[in-house]
Amino acid sequence: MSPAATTLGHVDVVVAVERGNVHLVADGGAAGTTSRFPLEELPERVRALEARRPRWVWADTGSLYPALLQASVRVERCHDLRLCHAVLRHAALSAGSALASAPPGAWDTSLSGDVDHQPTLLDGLVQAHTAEDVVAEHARQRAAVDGSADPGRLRLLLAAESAGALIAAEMSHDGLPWDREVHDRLLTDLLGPRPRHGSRPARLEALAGQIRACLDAPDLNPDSAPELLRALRGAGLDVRTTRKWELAELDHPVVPPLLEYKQLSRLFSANGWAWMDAWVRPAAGGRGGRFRPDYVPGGVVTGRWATRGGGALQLPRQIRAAVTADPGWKLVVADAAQVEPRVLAAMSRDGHMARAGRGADLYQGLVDDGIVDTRAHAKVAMLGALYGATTGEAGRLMPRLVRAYPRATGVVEHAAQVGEGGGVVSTWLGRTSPPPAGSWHEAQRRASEPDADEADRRRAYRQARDWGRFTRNFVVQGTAAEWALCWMADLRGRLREIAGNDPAAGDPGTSGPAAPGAGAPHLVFFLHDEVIVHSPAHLADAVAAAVREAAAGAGRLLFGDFPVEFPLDVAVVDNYAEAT
DNA sequence: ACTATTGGCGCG
DNA sequence: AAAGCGCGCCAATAGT
Repeated sequence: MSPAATTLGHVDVVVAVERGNVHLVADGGAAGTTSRFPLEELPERVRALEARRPRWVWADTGSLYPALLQASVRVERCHDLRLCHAVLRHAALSAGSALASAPPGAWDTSLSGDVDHQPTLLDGLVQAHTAEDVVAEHARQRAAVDGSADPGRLRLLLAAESAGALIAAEMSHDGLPWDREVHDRLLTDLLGPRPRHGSRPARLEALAGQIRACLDAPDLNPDSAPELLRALRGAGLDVRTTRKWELAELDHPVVPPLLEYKQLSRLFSANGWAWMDAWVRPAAGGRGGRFRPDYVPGGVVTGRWATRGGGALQLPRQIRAAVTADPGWKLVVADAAQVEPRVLAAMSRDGHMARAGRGADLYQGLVDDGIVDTRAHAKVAMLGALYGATTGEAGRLMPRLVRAYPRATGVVEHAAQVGEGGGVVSTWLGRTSPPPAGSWHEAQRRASEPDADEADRRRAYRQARDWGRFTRNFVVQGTAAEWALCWMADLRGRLREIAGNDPAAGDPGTSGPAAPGAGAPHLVFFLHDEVIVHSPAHLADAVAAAVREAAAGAGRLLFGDFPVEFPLDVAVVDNYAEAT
């Protein structure tokens, strides 16, 4: 490896694209140097400088990094100004900053990504930011963090957010290994052969026929909720909706074919052949398919990722067998158990609840501690506490949870109260919830007027409670998202090390694995509390160990030596379906 | 003919 | 069971 003398240490290199030229400003421009060159040279320049391990500061990872990846250039670290601006703009910790009080500007517009075009260097031009803009925004962000109430937390949050942006772009680039033949076989087994364009598969057509016969409705389109509801009621069934759990209650011959129709019709329309054609492409090397969704880091208010196109966060279990490792490769599938209750225990410093989570199963821990009698009750009660359930089983079990874990339940209870009052709450690292809309305040104001009627008061009360449940969940879901980002970022670093130490993985050099397909393990999927790494078979065990170490590392990074554990289910498999 | 909303359901 | 959080996507329907 390179000796310290040849690294830039913690130097920032600012990248700005202006009218077809790239401006590089090292170290914020103060003592640093500026260089300017044509856009086409960017990949080679980055590759050369990356050997010195700088932190790349740029406007938007999603519009710049894909072009670097196309040129087989990867970077270790970055600072994504657009994502970080969004965090700092709303964070309570940086509320006093110039950044937070400035009027909305170009850094506040969320870029609408183009779903299906190959990234080019021209994408960098989409950002209407001059080099001066970029340098100035970087300075504003540094000032906001340095002057904040807790610079350490914000720095960690921004670093995690930025690392996530790199990972998202890399995962889209590398793709999730997808076997079209397996997918087609699954579909054909369940639905019959692929139908001609526009018609129903044989199995769905047969079920539709049965449904029509059972309901004596020869022209019924079972895809139409209003028609179906009318037909059901016409057959003497007292149903309010056509939802499957309501239908499942009925004792009528139409129920089995109807439920099967709904499930298969969903599979056909959401993840059928059309989906495969739209979203599964051949791998770069030519062998095997790749599913390339568009991940949107920070796309959810709580800090979770969203996706755009392909429905990557909703891959049904039915077709997960199509996620298949390449020959000679394995999938390392890791699932973190009960992350939300665990982060709640840690952020509230609730030692009792953390102790209940000492084993692999926190819910069983609640049973063993005598809080509730069954694991099912433990899960219902815990989710009820995180989501704000008031009725039913969860509501009945709540007092026991409150008695056993006053600190943990106190944190979510407090978050709910703040939300009901129209306030904002923050995650462990400082991401702050959005304030309620103007219409929310209007409803509250209306209800407090002397001439407000019962409907006004009920509406205001309901909206207040709704917002309280949102803020209650925000602190937990958002902190869990932070843990997951740190987990992935830590894992990414470990994977780069594993690749660097493996002769068979080629020479990744200091700029990391240029083409992971060539032999380096790489992240291919992320789903809130679950990751998949595609790894050469001989490295899979090392990867599995790295995934566990990364989980523990993320726990320490966020919560120091507070004794909270983040156990994982890890499986080394040939296809995703084998993992669960 | 177009876009926006709704009902429903997949995932965590 | 479907109450209680966060999403994206589809077909059908309502609105223009």
